[in-house]
Amino acid sequence: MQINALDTVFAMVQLKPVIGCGNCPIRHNAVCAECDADELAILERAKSYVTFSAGARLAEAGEPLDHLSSIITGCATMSRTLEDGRRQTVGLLLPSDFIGRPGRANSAYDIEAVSEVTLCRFERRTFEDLVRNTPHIATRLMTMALDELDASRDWAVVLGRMTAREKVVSLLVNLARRAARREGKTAPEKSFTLHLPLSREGLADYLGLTIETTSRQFTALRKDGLFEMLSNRELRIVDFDRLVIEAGEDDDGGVIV
Amino acid sequence: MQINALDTVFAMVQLKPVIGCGNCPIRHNAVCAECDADELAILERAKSYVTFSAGARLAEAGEPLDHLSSIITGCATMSRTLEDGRRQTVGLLLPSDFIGRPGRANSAYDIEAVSEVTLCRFERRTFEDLVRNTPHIATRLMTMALDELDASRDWAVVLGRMTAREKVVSLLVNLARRAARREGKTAPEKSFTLHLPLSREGLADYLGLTIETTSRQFTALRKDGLFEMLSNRELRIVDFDRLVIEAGEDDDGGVIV
DNA sequence: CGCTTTCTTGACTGGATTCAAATATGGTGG
DNA sequence: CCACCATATTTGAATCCAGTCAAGAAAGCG
Repeated sequence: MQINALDTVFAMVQLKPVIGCGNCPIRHNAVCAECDADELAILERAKSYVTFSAGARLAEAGEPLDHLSSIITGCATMSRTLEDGRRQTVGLLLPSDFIGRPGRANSAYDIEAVSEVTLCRFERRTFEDLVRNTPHIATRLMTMALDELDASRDWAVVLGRMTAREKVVSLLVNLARRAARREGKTAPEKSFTLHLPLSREGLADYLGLTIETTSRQFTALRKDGLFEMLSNRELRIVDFDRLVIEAGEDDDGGVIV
Repeated sequence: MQINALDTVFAMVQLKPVIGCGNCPIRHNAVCAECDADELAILERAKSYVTFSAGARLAEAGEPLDHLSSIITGCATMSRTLEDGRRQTVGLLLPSDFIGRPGRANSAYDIEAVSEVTLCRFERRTFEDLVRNTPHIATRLMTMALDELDASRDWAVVLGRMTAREKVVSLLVNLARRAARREGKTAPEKSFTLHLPLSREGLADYLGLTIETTSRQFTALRKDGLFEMLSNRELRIVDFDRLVIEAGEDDDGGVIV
């Protein structure tokens, strides 16, 4: 599977920009969030939409990446695979997340669509000009980069010091918080349904665990009453507070202070 | 030790700005790297110097951090400690590295001086104004944040997927590359002396390992002829290329593409 | 409905941790 | 300058958590 992914079809469907930035679902969270009407008009002219099917490679580590994009819908992973096949996912990309780095021509990681993904994208040069000439894009990009940096460091604590059980719970807590935020809530409810965007293998690659260990932890957590499994990808969290406690992080609730 | 660190004296020695920005050792690498003479003049008026002795806490996770700083000399760690004492270091701060985040009043991590540290610092408000009004600072800060983000994600691969041996070697390779860059070289020589800024405990906290495992790996690597130990903190690397191979990362040489 | 893929479970192994003790190091005062 | 002490580091032995290998169960898809 890991090997065969190389043969993945680079399925791609070009789309005309059918929605205006004003109606864009990620309007208030993406790199354009701080833009005013005039700035949006400029983006409107420069942007294009593209859709990749699940499994497609959006970028490959070390290879040129000549568009910078925001995810509008769908989910992708950012990962690196070592020569012997060990893979570590370093980011889960969801709507409003940004792909690529201004000022760098090559991708540092593999980026793969794990579901159908639609991007709002700009040619590298065009976007770099936008960053230079549009202060609201530059500041927003900076904020997003710093947020990602904090998230990445927080995840390092999970990878470096947590047990398999704590790792799984930490990921569930993170996914729940991101889902809640996408729905405009401050925090998840006490009880709710959580959709897992990744397979067990995808989760394992994110957690620095094997599939088997990840699966065993799911079973254990279910037996311990932390959630019910409606399906392999759908959990019913019983008591979110208990989950947070199990995560073991001396966490402030994920709220940015 | 971990507990007693709480009693650490917040030793601090105020210094007048004795060096001009033009002569500053981190002039071309720090957040001010892109500034022109006029901009430096503004920084010159706003900056102040402060020195902390080894062991001092420069910041505490969750607590206010009301200065933003650049490290001029010395070394500090950025870490988080879980309630039960497990600690993970998420960053090693060396000369020209930046401490703090514009737009956030509280530190996300503990920051501790591991040697005597001298900072060039600005009051939060002052610096935030500088970022807003000085494009060269904003762009440099962005570049630094993105570099740190890549470094943090690269480290996640090490924490999540590497063996104890590979972790130790990866850290040595990183330290060697940073040292070489500080000396203006592109890459380390084949053979050279490497100073370890951290104790075995400090290294272990960075690697997500115990002191014992870290120590055992040092012994094994020494026996395997990868380096000689001139002292506990001083290694003589025999063949850097071999070290890079042992690190196992499909690494491009750490050069930013 | 049958096939493939994904997920779960079991048994065993092994690398890193834990607990414990010995040794080395570095700083300090005599 | 050296002896001494506290601290840091190394080493040893036993344990345990997660990995590996293998097989069975469930889910998804044509």
